[in-house]
Amino acid sequence: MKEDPRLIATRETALEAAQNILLEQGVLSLTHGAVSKLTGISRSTLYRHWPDVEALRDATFKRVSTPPNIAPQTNGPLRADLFWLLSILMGALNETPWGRVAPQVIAAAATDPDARLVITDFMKDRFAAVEAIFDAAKERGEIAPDRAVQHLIEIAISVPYFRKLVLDKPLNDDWLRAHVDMVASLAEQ
Amino acid sequence: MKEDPRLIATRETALEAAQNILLEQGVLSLTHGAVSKLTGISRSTLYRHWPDVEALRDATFKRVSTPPNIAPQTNGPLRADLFWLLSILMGALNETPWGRVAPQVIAAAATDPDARLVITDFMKDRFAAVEAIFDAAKERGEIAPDRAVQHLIEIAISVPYFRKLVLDKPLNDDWLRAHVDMVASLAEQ
DNA sequence: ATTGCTACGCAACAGATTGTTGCATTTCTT
DNA sequence: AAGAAATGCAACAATCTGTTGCGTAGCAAT
Repeated sequence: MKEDPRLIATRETALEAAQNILLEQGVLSLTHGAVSKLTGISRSTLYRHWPDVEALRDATFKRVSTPPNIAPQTNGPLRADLFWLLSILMGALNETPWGRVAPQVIAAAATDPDARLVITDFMKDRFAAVEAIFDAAKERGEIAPDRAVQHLIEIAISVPYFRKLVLDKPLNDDWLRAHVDMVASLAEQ
Repeated sequence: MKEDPRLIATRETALEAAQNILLEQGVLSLTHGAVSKLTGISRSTLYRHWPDVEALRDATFKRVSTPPNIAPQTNGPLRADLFWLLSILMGALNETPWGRVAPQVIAAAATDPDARLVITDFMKDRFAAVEAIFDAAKERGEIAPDRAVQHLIEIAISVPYFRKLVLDKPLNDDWLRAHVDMVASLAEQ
């Protein structure tokens, strides 16, 4: 009843290679053939694991995206919490493959529901983390309890991600501090 | 010395078809063969125009993106100008192919300098338009003349584009009004 | 350790696709 | 009307995707 260790081994090595291909050459080059060449795993085996390219792409997307499931720090003050969280998120974007793969998944999401789901899940997770921070700030009385925060959350998340993923501009601490300052000052109004 | 009308005709019909393919089936399906099937233009001719798939993709990207070169309305008040401009931009995103193609170009930009350039140009244009609006607001004395607006511009642009292109959420007038309100209130601080 | 099951690699295969080329035809320009 | 140039066609090699059958090797359970 246990899972055959060969299955696991093949899956792991294949997907890791797939991830690298995705990073270095883009979605268009992510094929069974390419993975086979890179790993030595035979094409037929790869096809048995993922019946077509779309399945292979989806599996790779999913593997790369796996949300760290951030448990945000909510001790306050608001600015500190936000800065901390966004630092983590942006750090992940800079230091893990996800930063370079995300645009590919976003593009795929236009025609591929599985890819869309990966993005949606990912973003939902981020939004929830920021929301938790705002909620905590409300509890502490830092911001008005009836302050509508949906839009603030959207700003907090969208701007840095857009800056990195679309504009391809750097995200250093100074910039991030200024950004957090904007969001917090809106919240405190 | 005049350009052969056949060249123009082929180029136009081909790229229009290419654009549709890009829209409906994604970058992966945008090939000389697909365009040929859709237009009746022979593959050899297409290859003479664009020597490989990358060239074809780039040409399609460029064609679809062509920035309308927005001349923003700067009569004031700030909120009205911003709302007007963003309405136009978001309308374009909803009603033209660009809204659905942009993610594909963004993804391609990761590995393709030409695609990167398309995005950069496009965004530069948008940033400039918003900047003009802020400058006019300064001249009218609506906001402090020494107010640093770079970050505000970034927020104004990033959030709606991110919402549409990445989150795939609707951009109606109510949402946009709330967004403009945020940005303007930051500017007025 | 033996038995049965299952994953793997190999090789061959069909079909589709990319990109190239030579030649005839058509259509522009001057 | 004549030369230049673009197109269409057809054939082509090379590659790629996806499938299949078969032999081998590794795993689990008794």
